[in-house]
Amino acid sequence: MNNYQADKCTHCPIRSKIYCSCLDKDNLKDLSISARHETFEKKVVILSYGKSIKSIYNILNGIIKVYQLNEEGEQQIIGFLYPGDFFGSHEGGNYQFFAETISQVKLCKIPIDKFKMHLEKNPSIKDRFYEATINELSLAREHINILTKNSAEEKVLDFIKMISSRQDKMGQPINPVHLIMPRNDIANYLGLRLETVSRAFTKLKAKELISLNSFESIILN
Amino acid sequence: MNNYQADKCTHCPIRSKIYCSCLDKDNLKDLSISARHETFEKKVVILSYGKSIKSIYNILNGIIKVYQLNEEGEQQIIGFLYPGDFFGSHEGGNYQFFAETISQVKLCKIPIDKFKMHLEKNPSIKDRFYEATINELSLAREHINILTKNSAEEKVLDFIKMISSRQDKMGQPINPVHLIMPRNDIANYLGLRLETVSRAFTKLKAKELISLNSFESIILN
DNA sequence: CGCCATTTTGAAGGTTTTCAATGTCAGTGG
DNA sequence: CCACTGACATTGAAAACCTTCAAAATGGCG
Repeated sequence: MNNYQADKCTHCPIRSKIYCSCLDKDNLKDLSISARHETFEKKVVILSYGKSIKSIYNILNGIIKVYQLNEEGEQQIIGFLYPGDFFGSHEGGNYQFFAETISQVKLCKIPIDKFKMHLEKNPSIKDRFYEATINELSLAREHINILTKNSAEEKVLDFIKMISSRQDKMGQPINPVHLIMPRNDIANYLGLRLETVSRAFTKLKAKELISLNSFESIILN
Repeated sequence: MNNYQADKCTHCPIRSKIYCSCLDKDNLKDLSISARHETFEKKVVILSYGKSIKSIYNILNGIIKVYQLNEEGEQQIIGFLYPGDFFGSHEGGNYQFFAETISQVKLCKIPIDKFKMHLEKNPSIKDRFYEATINELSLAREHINILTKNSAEEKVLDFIKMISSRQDKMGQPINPVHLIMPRNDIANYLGLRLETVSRAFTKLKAKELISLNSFESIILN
């Protein structure tokens, strides 16, 4: 667990597909020296809209919510990040959203200077970030699809399926689905009230479409 | 109105900011020869999800809706395109959505080969497309913000404001707001029924937040 | 003028929200 | 060790809102 070992990136369990996996041996060693592992408690705001970008991040474990503020200053959650997810960059020098821990979170923090240096040496990294943005766009559209579903039950079920298929993409089992975030955050993401989400869970359980054990929900059918 | 005149791109009234404006005089002349102006009637599907990308398009006039199909095969509108908007490309060789005319539409159609040729000669075009994707992402998030508003009235008002501020960005007056698309399309975009949208318009008019003259709606206050 | 597509309006029914109360669980201190 | 506390989740009941189905009104176009 030594954060400063010179080859921690080589043995990294998550190894960002859009960045670190683009680097060769030497650059990876170089990154190992400047990348820092940091641990945050739950409910900590890691980065804020408008602040200048100083670092980019990979999630080692724990979960994070990403949100923006609407005109009324209310929080609108636009996504949840899980281990293996990358965040922090989007051109322009300033963060475009807020990121806040939901659970305790361990991050790999990469200084922006080092990142830019690698970008210059290896322009293909830029292409990977372009692809990552396109992927974010398709996630946003999936979100839009869920938001236009007409019943709360459908929205909640789709939400569980979305998290499940994400676990799948990350090479983890489809079941049980680890939701972790509080009902209120799910409600916010789905454009509903927390009571409605709670009732939807109860109905889905009654219909045996899901079964619940505390903070894991298993999709049946 | 000669579509084949060799300098039509030089005098183009919209001149795509993300593409054509990146080209120098010679390349613009070159583009003039291969770019074609085409007119489509209303309710014509111009491009479909999954089909291979053969051209990219700029809208000269008229409006277009962009949609995807959800799991049930229903149409979900994810945006409306106005004159000056660009569409058609997003890496991967295949279109990622459907585009259908709402009104009669005049397009500038650029063959993908010509586009790729310019891309090779002028790599900065790629950066502009990256920026355009980031812009699309922020539009999608604006859409999400509207969808999570809790009343139909708010959604409709926000929708009108969105179109208005887009007119502003395109250098046109904020009022009157040109909606053009049918209630049903607005309803689809907002996750509502067309009757609900119609009632919301009536209420907003009663509250004097807007005033209506057929297909133009003027925002007051 | 009359047709067709679209929009508006009405009324009933269903869903979500709101407000309030109760239930659950983990952590803390007596 | 157990009661207490605070955070979160569930449930209930009434009110508000949206949807559904149906009918009437509007507007463009032949």
